[in-house]
Amino acid sequence: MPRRGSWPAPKRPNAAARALRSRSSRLIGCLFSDLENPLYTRLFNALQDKWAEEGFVTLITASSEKLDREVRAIRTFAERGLDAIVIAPGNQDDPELLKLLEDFPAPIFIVDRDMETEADRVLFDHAESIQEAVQHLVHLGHRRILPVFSQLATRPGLLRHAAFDAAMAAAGLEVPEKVMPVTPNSSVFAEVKAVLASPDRPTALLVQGSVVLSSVLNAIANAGLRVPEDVSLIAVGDSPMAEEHVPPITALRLEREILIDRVSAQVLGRIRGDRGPAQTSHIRYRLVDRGSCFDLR
Amino acid sequence: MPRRGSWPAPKRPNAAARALRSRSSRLIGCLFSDLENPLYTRLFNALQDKWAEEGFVTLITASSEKLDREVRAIRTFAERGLDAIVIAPGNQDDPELLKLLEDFPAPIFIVDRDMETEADRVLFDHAESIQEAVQHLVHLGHRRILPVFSQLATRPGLLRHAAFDAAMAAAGLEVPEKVMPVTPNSSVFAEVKAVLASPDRPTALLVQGSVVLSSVLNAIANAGLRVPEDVSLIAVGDSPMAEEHVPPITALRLEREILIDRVSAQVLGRIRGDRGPAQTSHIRYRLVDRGSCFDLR
DNA sequence: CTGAAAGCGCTAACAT
DNA sequence: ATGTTAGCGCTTTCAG
Repeated sequence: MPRRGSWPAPKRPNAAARALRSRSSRLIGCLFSDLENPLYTRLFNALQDKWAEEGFVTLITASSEKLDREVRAIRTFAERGLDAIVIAPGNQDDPELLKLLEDFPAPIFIVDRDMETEADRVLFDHAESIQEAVQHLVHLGHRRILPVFSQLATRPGLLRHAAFDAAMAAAGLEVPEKVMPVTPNSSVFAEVKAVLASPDRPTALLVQGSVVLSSVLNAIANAGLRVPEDVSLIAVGDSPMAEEHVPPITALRLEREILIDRVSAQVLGRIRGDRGPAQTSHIRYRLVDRGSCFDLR
Repeated sequence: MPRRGSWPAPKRPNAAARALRSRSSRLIGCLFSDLENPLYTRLFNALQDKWAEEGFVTLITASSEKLDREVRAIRTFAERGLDAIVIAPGNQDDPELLKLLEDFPAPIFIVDRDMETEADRVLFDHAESIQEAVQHLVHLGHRRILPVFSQLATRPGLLRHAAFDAAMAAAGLEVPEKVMPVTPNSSVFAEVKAVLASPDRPTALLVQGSVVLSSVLNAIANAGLRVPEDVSLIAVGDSPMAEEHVPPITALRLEREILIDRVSAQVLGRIRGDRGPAQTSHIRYRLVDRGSCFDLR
């Protein structure tokens, strides 16, 4: 009997039986290094919404960069028969992890990591965007620019440091000898405050991460300096923090909507049976000028 | 053939078949109003870890307080045959949601919401902790204290406002006529800055939420005032922001470890077959004095 | 095209 | 104790 009328379908098919017979759990997993990163949180929320419309439940595990958590998560995903996974792990080179992915029995989608495995992926244009940010500052007359980037050995940090050095060299400028030690336990506040106290202090900072940004803003205020008159600032990765600060902070903002659409569509396609070769695509950052960079000319 | 040796057990039982036969999905769901709240994020991470050891996979859905998302999430949880759910929804009185919970086919654990339904729950002692915070300030000589609390109609906001009014009355002090409009879209920065410009400005603020705290700190600095000399501050709910700020911010910190242990143990107990009546327990906040309250005496 | 039957891979109940 | 069998509720397949 086909159901008529539009009463809320009382039919609740049993998910386990369905999964067993159809060999599809209708589960999609995400493994992200960090749930505090607003980009990942937003990506997860958006994917969960989109995939819910298609009848999928989306899981998430945050590894806090810990290898063992990442390994366990992938194992669990495999054992549970997930239909696909989206990963941005904190360890992009670990052989055990790579082996697990090699053997993974469902499509894998990699978000902004350089990993030696056959899988679809999106890569963010860190090199181009950092270059643009440096050029922006150089054009405004800045010569002492300090990068405050993650030191993690994954794609974003590696590429940003390399791109920064290249852009500075191209502009004939010196890369500051001291690199900010941005790790989970370091006191960015103290480091930045110390740097700002020196006579040849940087006139501009490139700051990655909203938590770090908040420490940096705090350090600047604490040193009695002002944004942008005394210190110019570009946030690497946009956030509510950068947007809502007074004054608002110029930021490199990832084209998040494009990322979301691409990940959700491509993963669904793979689940539905796309068998083509692994796809790699790129997502850009846009420099959103909010006036936090001072014109020194 | 019993497996010998200690090769990593290649036996990967099929989760769907197991779930079908045993009538247990080994899935536990969380429904929280908000993933930006560090308390929920930590709770989720901790629960996921603990329950993973017992073979359960923990799902999370963040509703952003939206009723329709909460309804959909509960429906999904029911359809997927989750073994238990932990909820802290943004809507604690909605009849549709309550009906869904009434009919929910697995144990429910409620985190700090007043909901008319038979379920285990933990409640946080907002009343006592706000009273303690107000008394702390009053003892230091403060008379004009401004609360910056959430306006949401759920337990934490409701109780805090009531407790604040009661504590001020008990101290013979006036409750400020203007209440800070703390909603997702309000500009806490502008509101707080305006209040701080008035001649009879508050000498102390009680601030709930790490995002709001960051706006408030920004507003204070922007107004040319200092913590704690010009404005005293107590963070309602601890966070890395409060802890790591310079100066560090005195905070009401929830006894998180107790919360985590209690939720994880109680839920596991229910899944394992505990049939006793619904349990209600309470979790305290501790006032962590970090020196952000000035002694006016 | 519509309807009946087989069977996915486990675990729980039952028989030895 | 240990081994065997039935069947969880779907979807897919095969027959009519």
